[in-house]
Amino acid sequence: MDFRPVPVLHVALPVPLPRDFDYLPPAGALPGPDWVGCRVRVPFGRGDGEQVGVVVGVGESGADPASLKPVLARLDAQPLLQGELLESLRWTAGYYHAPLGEVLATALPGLLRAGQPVPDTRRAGWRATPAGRDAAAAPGRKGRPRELLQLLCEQDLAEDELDTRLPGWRPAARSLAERGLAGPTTLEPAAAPLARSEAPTLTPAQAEAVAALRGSSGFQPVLLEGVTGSGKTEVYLQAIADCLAAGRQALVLVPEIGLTPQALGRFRARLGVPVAAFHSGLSDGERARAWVDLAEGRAGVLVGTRSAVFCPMARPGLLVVDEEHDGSYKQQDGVRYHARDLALVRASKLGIPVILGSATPSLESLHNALSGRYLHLRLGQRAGGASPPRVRVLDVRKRPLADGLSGELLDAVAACLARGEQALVFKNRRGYAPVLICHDCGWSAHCRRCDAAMTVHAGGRRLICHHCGARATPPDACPDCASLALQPQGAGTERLEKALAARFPGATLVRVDRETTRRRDALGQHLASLGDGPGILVGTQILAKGHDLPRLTLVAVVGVDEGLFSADFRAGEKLAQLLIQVAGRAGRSTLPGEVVLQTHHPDHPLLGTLLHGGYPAVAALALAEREAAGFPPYAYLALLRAEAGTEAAVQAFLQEAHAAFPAREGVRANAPMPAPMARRAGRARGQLLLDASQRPPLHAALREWLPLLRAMRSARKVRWSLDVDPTDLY
DNA sequence: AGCACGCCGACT
DNA sequence: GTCGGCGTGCTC
Repeated sequence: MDFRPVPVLHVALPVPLPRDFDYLPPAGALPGPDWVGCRVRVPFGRGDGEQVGVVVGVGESGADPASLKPVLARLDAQPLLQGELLESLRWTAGYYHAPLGEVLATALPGLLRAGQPVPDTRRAGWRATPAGRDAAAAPGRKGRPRELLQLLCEQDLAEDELDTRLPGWRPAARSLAERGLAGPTTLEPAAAPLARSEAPTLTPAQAEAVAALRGSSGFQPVLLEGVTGSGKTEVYLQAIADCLAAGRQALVLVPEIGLTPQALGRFRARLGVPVAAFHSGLSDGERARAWVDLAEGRAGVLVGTRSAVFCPMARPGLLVVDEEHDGSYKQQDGVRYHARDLALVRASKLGIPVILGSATPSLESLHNALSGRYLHLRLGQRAGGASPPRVRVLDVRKRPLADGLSGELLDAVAACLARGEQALVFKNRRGYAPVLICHDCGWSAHCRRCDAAMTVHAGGRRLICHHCGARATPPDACPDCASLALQPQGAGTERLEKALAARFPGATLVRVDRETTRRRDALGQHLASLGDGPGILVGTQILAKGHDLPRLTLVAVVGVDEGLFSADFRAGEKLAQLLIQVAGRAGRSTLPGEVVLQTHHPDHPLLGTLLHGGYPAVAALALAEREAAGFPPYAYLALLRAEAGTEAAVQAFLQEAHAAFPAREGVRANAPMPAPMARRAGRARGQLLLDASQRPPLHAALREWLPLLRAMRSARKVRWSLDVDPTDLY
C-alpha cells in the first residue's frame, strides 16, 4: 500500500541494527538541514522505552504515517556533530561495518550520549567582593550566608558546584549580593595564568624534522621514527607550537598508560595555552568538558587516549599519534576501531598533517613510509649526548637458576647497585609463578572455566586465573597421584621481587605490575618511591614506556623465551617492540646504560637480528616474511568471532557463515577454527579468518555477508562480532 | 542489544 | 494452582 510521503528526521540510535529510524518532528517544528547532527530524545521499542539518538538526515518517508512517532525533544539547538567529524564517523561505520548509531555512541562522551546538555565550561559562578573578604575575616553571626561567604573567599565557585557543596545556597547568595559582599561572575575554564617555558636547543636531527614539518602543508602523514630517548616529544612540541602560532589546535593521541600527570605537565608548561586531557581516569563531567573545550576552541591542545580521536576541533591544525605502534589504539570490543587509522582518515578529510611517532613503528606504518606514501623522518641519536645502551645476551642453558634468575644477572644487578645506580628487572608475567605442577606425575593446576593454567599468587597460597579472574586455594596434595610434591614452576614478578629482596636486603625494591598499580596514578607514586638512590624496579610491560628514570642504568630482561615461539604472526614484531622499548629505559641520561637478556635460546634469529641490526633489521625481516606469507601489510584481514555456551553452537554458526560467504576474486574465507583459547570463562569460542589481497573486494563481500549472518538462525545462539583489521587473532 | 510476548517445569 | 525458563520477534 502506498502512502503520501511525510517529512521525517532520520535518526541513528545506539542499537545494533544497521539502519536509521524515521521520526516525525515535534509538533510545530519542520525537519530541515539544521537538525542534522543534533541529538534528539525519541520513543523506542515497545512500552515506554526512550533512547537518545542523533539526527543524521532529513527526508520523506513513504511508510504508513501511523507507524511514525514524533521526536520527544530536540536536545541541541546547534549540531553537536557536523562537517568532517560526522563524515569521518560515517566512514568509520562503513569501514568497520558497524551501525552508525553505535559508532556515534562510541564517539560521544558518556554524558552527551546519555542526553545531558552540553556543559557550559564558561560557567556562571559567584565570587566574594573585597568588602566580602573583609567581612569574612571579621567575627560575625553564624549562618548560611556566612558559610557561603567563607567558601567564596577560598575561591570562586560555579553554581553547579555550589549546588553540591551548599544545597539551598541561593537565598544566602542573594543576601550577600544585597549587602555588596558577593556577586555573580563568569568562571573561565583556565583562570590560572599560563606560563610558557623555553624550548631546549634541538639536536640537528630534531631541527631537521621540525623544519621538514614546517615545510609540509595540507594532508601529510609523517612517520617520525626516533630511537628511544631521541626526543620525539620535543619535535611534537615544536610542531604543536607552530600550529598554535598559526591560530590552530592540535589533537595528540597517547597510549593508555602513557598519559601520566608528568607528560601532561610537560605539555602545559611548554605551550602556554589551555591543554585539555581526555582519558578513562577522568570523571564523566571532566571528559565532557574537555570535549567541549576543544570543540568550542577554548582548549588549544587536547591530549588523550584512544577515544580522543573522536573529539571535534574548532580550528583543526595538527594530529599527533605518539607511540603509534601501541596496541592500546585498537578498541577490542564494540566498534573495533583503530585510533591511529582513524587519525589518518580525519587528517585526510581535514587536510592537515598527522605525525605518527615511534621508536618501533608498526609494520603497517613502516611499509607506508618505505613505499613513499608517508613522509619518513628519522631521529637516529639519543638527545643530550646519551649513548645507546650496551646489550648482552646471557645464555642460561644448563645454568642453575634460582627463582628464575641466573648468577650473572644477579652479579650485574649487584654491580649496578654498588655504583649507586638503579636496575630494572623485566618479566612479562605477573604473579608468583605461571603454573603449579606436580613433580611426580606432571599434573598442573588448570582453570575450570578456561583452557589455561592458573597462576600461582601470594607466594603459593593462592591460584588465580588471569583470563576469568577465578580464584582457588592450591591443593595440599596432587589431585591425580596424591603426591605432596606440588611446586610452583617458573617465576613471575612476585617471585622475582621476593628473590631479589632476599638477595639484596638493603636495596630499595619496587614492584610494578597490574596488581600493584590498580589505583589511579599508583604507577607514578611507585616510581617516585624509588627515589634517587640505588634501587631495583621489578615489573611487567607496564614499565616498558614513558618514564624517564635518570638513575636507571641496567635493564635485565628475564622472560623473552615465551614470546619467541608464539603462533601469532605479529608475535615477533611485538616482542621486538617490547624489547626495544624496555631496553630504552636504560641510560637515558648521562650515565651509560646496559641491557642484559637472559634466555635459553641465544641463537634465535630474532634475537640475533635485533642485536646486530636493531629494530630496522627486525622490521625488514618481518616485512619480507609477511609479504611471502600473505599477511598484513601485504594483505587485508577480517575476523569473524563467535562465542557461546556450547562448542556445537559456535561450530554450527561458523560453518553456516562460512558456507554463506559470497565468493569474490582475491578474497578467501578460511575454514572455521577454535580460538587459540577455545574455552574462556566457561564459554566456547571460535573464529573464521578472511583474507584478501585488496581491500575493496573484501569490503564488498562483507557488506553482502553481514545481512546474511544477521538472518541466520544459528546466529541467535551465539554472540558474534566482526573485527576488521584484527590485531590479535584470538 | 533490550524488551515483551509466549508456551512448559518445580515451588508457595 | 502460580513464578519463571529462555526461544522468537520487533524496534520508525
